[in-house]
Amino acid sequence: MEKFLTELGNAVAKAFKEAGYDENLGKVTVSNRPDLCEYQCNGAMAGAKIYKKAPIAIANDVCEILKNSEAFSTVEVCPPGFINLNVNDKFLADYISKMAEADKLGIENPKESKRFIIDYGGPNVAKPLHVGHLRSAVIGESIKRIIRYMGHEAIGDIHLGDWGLQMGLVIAAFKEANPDLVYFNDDYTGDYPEEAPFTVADLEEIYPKASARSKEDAAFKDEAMACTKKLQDGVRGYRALWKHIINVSVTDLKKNYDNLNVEFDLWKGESDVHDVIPGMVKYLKDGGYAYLSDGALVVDVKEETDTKEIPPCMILKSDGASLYNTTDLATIQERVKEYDPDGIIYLTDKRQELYFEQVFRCARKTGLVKEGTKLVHIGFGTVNGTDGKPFKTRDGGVMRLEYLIKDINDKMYEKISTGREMSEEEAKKVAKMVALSAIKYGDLSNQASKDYIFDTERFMSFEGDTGPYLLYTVVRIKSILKKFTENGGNPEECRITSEISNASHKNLLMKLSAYNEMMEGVFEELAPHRICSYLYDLANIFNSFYHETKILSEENEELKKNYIALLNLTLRVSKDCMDCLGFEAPERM
RNA sequence: GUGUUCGUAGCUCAGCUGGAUAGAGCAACGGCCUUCUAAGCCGUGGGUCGGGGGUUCGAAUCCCUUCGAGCACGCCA
Repeated sequence: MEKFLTELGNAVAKAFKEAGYDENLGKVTVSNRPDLCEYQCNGAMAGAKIYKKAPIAIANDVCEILKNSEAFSTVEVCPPGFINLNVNDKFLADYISKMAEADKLGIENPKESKRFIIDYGGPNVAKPLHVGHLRSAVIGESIKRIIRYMGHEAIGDIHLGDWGLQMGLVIAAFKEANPDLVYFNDDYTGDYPEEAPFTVADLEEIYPKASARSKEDAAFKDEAMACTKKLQDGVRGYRALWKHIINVSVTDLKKNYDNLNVEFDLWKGESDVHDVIPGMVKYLKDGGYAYLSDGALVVDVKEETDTKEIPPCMILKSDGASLYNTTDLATIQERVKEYDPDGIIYLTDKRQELYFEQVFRCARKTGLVKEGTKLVHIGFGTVNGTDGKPFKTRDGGVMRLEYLIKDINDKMYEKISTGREMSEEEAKKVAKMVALSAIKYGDLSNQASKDYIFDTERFMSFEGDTGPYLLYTVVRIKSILKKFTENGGNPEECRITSEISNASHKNLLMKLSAYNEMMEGVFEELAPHRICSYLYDLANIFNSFYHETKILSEENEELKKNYIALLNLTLRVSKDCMDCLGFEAPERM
């Protein structure tokens, strides 16, 4: 379905053309002066220079023709040359009516569906998730959903950190405490136990201790490195133990991501490309791309247009060991081979921007990806506490994501269960849904690239620009529709008519008419925060309408059905927005 | 040092790729519930868009400069 602004623009463009001007000047935008008009066109001012004519004269020429257009109820010229437009009620209502009937609320499927891999999450096994993992998960999940909603294919890959020294540290520490286990017996040839010899809780204790110790105890660090080497060389017992670590960890991670309504299609990790690294390195060498510099193998990625010095992309360390870059490049190669994606989107901390620029350039230059393949890095800012500094626990430690979520769930439960008639079970379920909206909306409503302040109290508030407020609005709509159904009506049979009863009614229609345009912009820019602001506007406009309009007690049956259809459409739009953000509204709250 | 992001109301943030009088929310103040969820709605006050220059009919937005903050800059991830 054509975008509403484009339809209006077409009418204006036609008038420009008929008046003898360039039709491209006829672009229409939503008015920034709602007190003067609903839509505006500024093309006359842009045209003044081209035609060496006063903008107001051009505007007047266009205006004369435009007055006959069925799209607008009034057309006015304002100095120095604004063309102020009010849309015709029927024209608007007809558009909304078509939108309600259209597939996917008027959003067209792309001519050709593209395939994207979204690399987000990025947790390390054996290490609990902390607040820093929140953004990657929440934003990545939203982007995945947006891409799918727009009719493309999105494959979410968690990209586990399951390979480096961290694994060696855990194994070394575990070995020291349990030296007699079969895993460490090199002569053992039988099967290894299926049950892991430790729990998540054990792992969570082992890792930080081992990590801290390695910084002081050189011998221990050497041992950890030896363990890493043995693991990477494929020593059976070490591999078996490592698999236990992965399994135990992944089970726990799944639970945590489930709580956030975040779901990955692939649970691949750095380890998955270990075996293909030598081949890739050889490819880079044979192609003449990689050379030795200070003992390390690097690929130059400088470009002439650079305003800054871009260091070469390092492929192997001077001791021949692989590093982050190596696994990422190998992962790109594998992804291309297995999925042939049109694009790969990475979500990490924005501090890795330069790093990804290097990797992307390297991948393009060396032909690891095809020419047109999009490689995008979405760098996000830091989650800060209310003091403006990186989020910490009271005692200054790293805040575990699990505790943070639990804390918000509990507080929300308390809020919901007081003064409301609801079973404990329902209250818990509702609290969880509302809490999730608070967390996700709090995060997503900020631009991804910016740091933001995680203010639990503010995010959980039912007032203002928050997730709970949006949920509340949707619940209101649901409640009315439910009553309508209970009284024998069927919302699905109600249709939008061309009657518009007041200004807030029209405002609501205008906001709804901008839906497909908004979503397309969100997809182009991969900017979920724009959905947030649209949704918030929509909720405000709806609430205004709601207060001005009696719906169920409306005596004119036809008008009432018109209202119900409008509510139903507002609900559908809100639901789809929320779904793209990754949360949903309960039936009541 | 080089590069990069940013600086908008007391606080937290928008500002759609240059338009008319810079917008929300919180906080403050004043109204609106026998009526579909008042967890709501309506209204008031609050700003030299860090400073200075420039381009333009027109700048928070583009360019330069300056001050201030964050971040990154070859063997970490």
